[in-house]
Amino acid sequence: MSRKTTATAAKSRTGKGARQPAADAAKERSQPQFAPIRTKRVFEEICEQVRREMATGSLRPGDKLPPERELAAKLGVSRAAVREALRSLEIAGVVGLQKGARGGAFILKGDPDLVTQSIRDMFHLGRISLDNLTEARTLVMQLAIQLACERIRPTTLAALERNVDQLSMLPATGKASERFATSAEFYRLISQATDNTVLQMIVEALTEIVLQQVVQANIEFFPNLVAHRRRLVEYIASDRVEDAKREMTEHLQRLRRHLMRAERTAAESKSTRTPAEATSR
Amino acid sequence: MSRKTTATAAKSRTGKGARQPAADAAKERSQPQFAPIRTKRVFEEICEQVRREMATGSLRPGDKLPPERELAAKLGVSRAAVREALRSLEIAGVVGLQKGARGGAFILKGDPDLVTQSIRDMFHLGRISLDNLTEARTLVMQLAIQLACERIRPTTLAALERNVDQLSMLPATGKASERFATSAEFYRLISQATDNTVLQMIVEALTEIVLQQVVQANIEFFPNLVAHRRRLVEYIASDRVEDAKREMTEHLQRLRRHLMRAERTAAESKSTRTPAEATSR
DNA sequence: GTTTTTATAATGGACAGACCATTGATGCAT
DNA sequence: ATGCATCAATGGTCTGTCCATTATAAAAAC
Repeated sequence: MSRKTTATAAKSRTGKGARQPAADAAKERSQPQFAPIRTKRVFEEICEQVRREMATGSLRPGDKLPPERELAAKLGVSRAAVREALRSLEIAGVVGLQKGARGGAFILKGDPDLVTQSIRDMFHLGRISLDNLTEARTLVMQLAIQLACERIRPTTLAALERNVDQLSMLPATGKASERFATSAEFYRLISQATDNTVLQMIVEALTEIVLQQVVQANIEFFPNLVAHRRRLVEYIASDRVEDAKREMTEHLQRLRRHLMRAERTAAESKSTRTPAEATSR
Repeated sequence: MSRKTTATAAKSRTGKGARQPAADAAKERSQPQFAPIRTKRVFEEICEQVRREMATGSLRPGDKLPPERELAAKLGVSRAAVREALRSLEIAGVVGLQKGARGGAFILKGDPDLVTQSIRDMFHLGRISLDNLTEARTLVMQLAIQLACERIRPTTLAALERNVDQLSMLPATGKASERFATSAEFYRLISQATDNTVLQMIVEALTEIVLQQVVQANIEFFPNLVAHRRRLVEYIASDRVEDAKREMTEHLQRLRRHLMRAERTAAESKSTRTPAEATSR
């Protein structure tokens, strides 16, 4: 806890930086270090406590945290602070909140989408370049293909073939969103074949972000996309690792060039922008 | 906005599921779909608005959002709701909050640590196995080594050599945390040499989590670790890609076996555990 | 005139107390 | 048994208040 714990004495404990009686002053004097200017906020400390119990195994998926009110009382903080902490953990995919009687905060197993989300954010905010993103995707897919060749199972292989069939019948209607979904599924199946959840998540993240760009850039449909995918699946099926890697890499590099060109032209067209200080509409 | 916007009419707008006058009822009748049972919470809608403006480029790093009070008024919601939204965005690394006059919520460039954080959470919560984690690390490092061989610059190479020197003088004192830091730095330098931020983040994430496990498992110090690293750096310096990849892979696989063995013995010792319903201490 | 000090206002951080909506359980009536 | 009404637990939200921190402006000191 490290806080007062007296629960009723929840007054005047916000800043803790100045005007403190004896105990705290002594505690601060015992650390002549200068480093941590950063005053931790209440909700952060709560989050850390939960994460600690998670790492040591005291808290496991399915466990329930005490209700907000109770937790607030136990920690000697306001319910709002507890809520902000729970909000953080929820956003982090660590807990899920359920309303109603018998509701509460339950420990989850984490959320793979978060990896995608955070990488996407960094991409949108300019910390990650399209060039780096597509390159990384090309490289990671080489790994995925390699493992997939070794480990793919008949059912997944069949699903891949079905997926390509589905794609082959799609261009007639020509919906971009459907192509998106089908392609995403294709890569997801390959990543599943690797039998490695970490690789799956990485592939998923990179694929989704790049594909989103493909849709936005309105890239013309590759006429030989179906043929490419068929070859790829065939190579995987017959365990021709090097052929499969080459097929995949060539395709992704071609897509990469397309995207980079699209980005260049897009940058040229809208060279100006509204100045912002956004009040959100 | 999609909400009332009248700002003063912030009453009775919590549930929105029942007891709505005319306009909303008509809007709902126009969508005979059944899907979205999930009633979105206020703060989620606020987050989405911000993210939308981010993706379209209306909000860019450095821009400032309106102060909490103003934002609450504009959106016709309470300040607490706005705070929860900002909290979410802050946790997501999208905004940073600054106190004081001229403070506020500023758009950031995202936080690479989030990738590490989310993967770590999933690992701790059992969604990712140590086996998958170490395998992925082995594979990804192959990519990193490959790119590093091609792209490393003299300064980074020198830093790598210095890092190994530092490591060679460390075992005398024998602090585990220092070994951790030095090793983490070693891998960070290699990943930096790839000149690919995405790969950097992935390597950083996997390395940190695995290294943390190494510390906890109290693995005995590899007596030939320094020799291994020297060889590796030498291979990178002389662009012997295959040798470097082999050197790296062999080391990581050996470490992997050690960790897996440690995990097995740890599981055997503590087969029981406290039943939880954790009240956090 | 310049520097230092002191107020002031803006803004995030935290708290208290309240009300509503949802949900599961419990008991009553059919 | 089945269905319905009631109730209590719990998250979601609102309102209002106060505190701590910070930059800027005003005032005082030099």
